[in-house]
Amino acid sequence: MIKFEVLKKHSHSSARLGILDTPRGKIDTPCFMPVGTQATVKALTRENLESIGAQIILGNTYHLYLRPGHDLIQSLGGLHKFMNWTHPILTDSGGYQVFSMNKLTKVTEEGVKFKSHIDGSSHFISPEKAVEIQEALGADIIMAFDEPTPYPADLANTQKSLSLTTRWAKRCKDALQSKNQSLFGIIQGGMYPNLRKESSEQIIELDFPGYAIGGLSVGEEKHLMNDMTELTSALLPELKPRYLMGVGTPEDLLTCSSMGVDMFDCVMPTRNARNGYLFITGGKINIRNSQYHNDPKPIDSNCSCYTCKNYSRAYLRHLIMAGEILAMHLLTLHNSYFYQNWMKNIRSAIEEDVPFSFSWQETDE
RNA sequence: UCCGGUGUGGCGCAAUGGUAGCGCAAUCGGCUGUUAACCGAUGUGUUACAGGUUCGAGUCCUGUCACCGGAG
Repeated sequence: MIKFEVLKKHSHSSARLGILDTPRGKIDTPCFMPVGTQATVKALTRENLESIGAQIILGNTYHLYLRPGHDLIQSLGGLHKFMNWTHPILTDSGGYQVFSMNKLTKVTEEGVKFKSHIDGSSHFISPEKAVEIQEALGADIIMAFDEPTPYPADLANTQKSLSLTTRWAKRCKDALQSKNQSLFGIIQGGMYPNLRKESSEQIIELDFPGYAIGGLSVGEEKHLMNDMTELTSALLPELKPRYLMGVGTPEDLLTCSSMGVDMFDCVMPTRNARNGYLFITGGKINIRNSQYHNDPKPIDSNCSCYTCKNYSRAYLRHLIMAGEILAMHLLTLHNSYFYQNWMKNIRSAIEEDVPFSFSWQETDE
């Protein structure tokens, strides 16, 4: 099981500095967890992840169940051994895939029927099955099987999805047998403050070792996401970790850390890197743009990642334009480093109890 | 030199005589619990040149030039 300790509270915001202690290591919070859907953080090795300071990564139940299969991974010693990552892992339950691949799925009280995006074969995942798969994978933190509410959604549908998520959370908890895995509950409730409150009360009532805020960053306006996060975060138990699922930009991480969120994950640094979108101090650049074709500077002069210490924008642009596989690696390494460093700066400010003196906006250099 | 073939955006190619398009490249944009090295948008043309036939020619005819193949 995990232990969570709040070391320090920020007097300038609701942020807190914490340590999440898991069977496979400690995690400094607030933290960002790189996404490794298919038992790999795309384009990075274990050594890369360790070198940039990642203390925990994500895996995905849906993807690993379909390929290569949770049974296979279990027979090979579990997900950690399989992918040679000895530090903590959190697996998402597959609930998000029900939401994002809704054309292939059918939701009932019992669970979700879906067709594989790989070969079209039919499958069924229930809350019990999601727990069983995650137990086979062996992650340190596992997630309840939920139904993220789409945006926009009316009050009735949001209520329906919230209630189903609560019933499924209870079933997940009842199904859990493993003693060294911690199951987190997930709050839904869409963009309705009273439903967020209702969901929080129901999920907290079930008593999980950690709580996630789900169903955000699904296309809603930024102020809605912030309002829902702020409201929900404040309702969650003070001494349990709070995980905002799927968020976000560096700005989001700062804003939501200051609302008391402890854990984040997002595909943005990794996916965007592969597509040429690079995070730099205060903004971003698109390395594919022609203006960088002869630019001898590093991606970010303030960055001390391996890529920035060794390669120019001109070279990196050449690599990505030429479709070279090294581009994926070097650019992902930079963005992932940027995110880890960003969280480090957030933690330092809380530690020193000074206001957050840095910011990031999605603007070009 | 003769015979045959081909000349259409940067490149590779389409277009029963009826508004010249497609792929790639290029340029730009998007990406928030990864179906994503992905997706989308946008340029660029005296259709080799000069004539002719036709209501209308990338398309048919004549000539010139260029390139490719075969023969010598």
